[in-house]
Amino acid sequence: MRGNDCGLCPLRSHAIFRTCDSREREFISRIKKGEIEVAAGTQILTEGEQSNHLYTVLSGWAFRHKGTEDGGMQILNFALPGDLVGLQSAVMGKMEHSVGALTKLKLCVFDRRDVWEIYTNHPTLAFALTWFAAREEQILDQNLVSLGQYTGLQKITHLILHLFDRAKAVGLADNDHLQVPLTQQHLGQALGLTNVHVNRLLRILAERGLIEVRGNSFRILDRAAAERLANYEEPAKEMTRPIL
Amino acid sequence: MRGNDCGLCPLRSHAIFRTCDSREREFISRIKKGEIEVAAGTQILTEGEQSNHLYTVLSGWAFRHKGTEDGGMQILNFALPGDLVGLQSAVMGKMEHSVGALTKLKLCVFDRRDVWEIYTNHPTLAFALTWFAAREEQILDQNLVSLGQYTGLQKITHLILHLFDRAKAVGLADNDHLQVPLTQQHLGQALGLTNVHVNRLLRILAERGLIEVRGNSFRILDRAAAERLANYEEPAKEMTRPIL
DNA sequence: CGCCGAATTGATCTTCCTCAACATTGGTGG
DNA sequence: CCACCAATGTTGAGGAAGATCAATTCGGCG
Repeated sequence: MRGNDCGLCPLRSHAIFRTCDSREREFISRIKKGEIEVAAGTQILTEGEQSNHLYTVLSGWAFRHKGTEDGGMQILNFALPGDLVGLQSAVMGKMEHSVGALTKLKLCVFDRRDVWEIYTNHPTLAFALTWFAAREEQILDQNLVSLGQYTGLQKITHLILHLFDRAKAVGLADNDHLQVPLTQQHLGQALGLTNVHVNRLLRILAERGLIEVRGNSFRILDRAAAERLANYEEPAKEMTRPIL
Repeated sequence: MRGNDCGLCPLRSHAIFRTCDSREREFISRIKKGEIEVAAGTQILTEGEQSNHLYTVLSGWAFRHKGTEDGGMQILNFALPGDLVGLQSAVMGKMEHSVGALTKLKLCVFDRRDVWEIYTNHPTLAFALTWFAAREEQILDQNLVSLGQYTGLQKITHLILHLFDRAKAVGLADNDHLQVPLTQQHLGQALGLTNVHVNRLLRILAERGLIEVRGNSFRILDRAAAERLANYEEPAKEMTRPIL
């Protein structure tokens, strides 16, 4: 486990993340409980439980999900480096969803009981917490449009472009290629489609020369056509975003 | 337009809303820009625009939605008395969704530029803003599960129970009956179903003696069976919730 | 080599959509 | 008060997207 000096945090070197002054960095370092590393497949947070921790993803991919009675599950969203998970339970008391590790994960650990001090002493960070929640809401809104209004082909294309852009923003994708730790089953669980159908749709996307998925990698073959198909627009480059 | 003394706000007399101390109430009264009333059908906030206002719904029903290329729209969520709309744009800068009035609406108006002062001087209220965002996220999560995993019958049942419970929490529903300003088309747009299909599903629900929808009113005929069908659980009674 | 999870393919079935007609309702102006 | 109109709701027939069930096949990996 490394030291707690957030000034050394490799994430903060990314231009996309907002720099914060020494007072804030010192405060974060103080309330940071350490770093942990968990294996792929680990359940970090569990629906129904009350977690005392929240985490910033330092490296790796995680996913938020909810189970259904019949053993199925819906993937709600993904978490990439820089994203914060567990805020909902810190604010509302109980987890209404689970968070799992898609890959080996490095996490920065915070304690729920320190959240209040953020609000009393660090308005900029408090605002950042609201920002995180609002951003999650935006993504969920878009997902809802996708699940409610799009065809299967559009849903898959939309999800892939979305993940691609988020990954690229934190330096995980090059121009048209991305390593993603997702199975076709995962795509299906995120989109409300069966793995069988996902497989057939991916074939169509490849045949049409839009996107190629092989094993654990996406390749965007014709970005413009894909965007048109999925009614997707590349998000404006964020100025900077907060990080905890 | 009434005066700005939030101590007189009829909403705050509901037991469900958290009381706040005089300092906070005075502050809210100060940043409150007044009350407005808009007719049913009015678009309060519009996708793509940058709004300078956020609103607390004092009375009436509103809905958040996003349009699609082909003229369709997805309803993302509804807003009832006590709910806050426009927070996303206050935090992120631009509206990524629209908000419309389902009924005549009374709104309490706030200015986006006063939000920062909430964070610097009123940690309790700042926390409340994060709470609002986190609660919206919870609802969206549940909606995603519904759209992704449930059958049409389950989706409709789930939505009706959800709306019923939210309305009841603010005193708008009696034991099994609720006046709702929704057309079958609205239900379809919230669930990603056509109005034709919604109509048929509602018929089935009535035939099975679960829920009866006539004109603008829902009647829950067999709550237990409906909950079982939709995999829905009545939310624990909230202690109190914030209000702005 | 052999095993296991994931991917792939085919055949069939269900849910929901589309298109189209018609009925009902509530509101508005004569 | 009635006649008309537009919006909403209702019903039918046929089609398409996606689910289900069931085999294979592929790709690492011990």
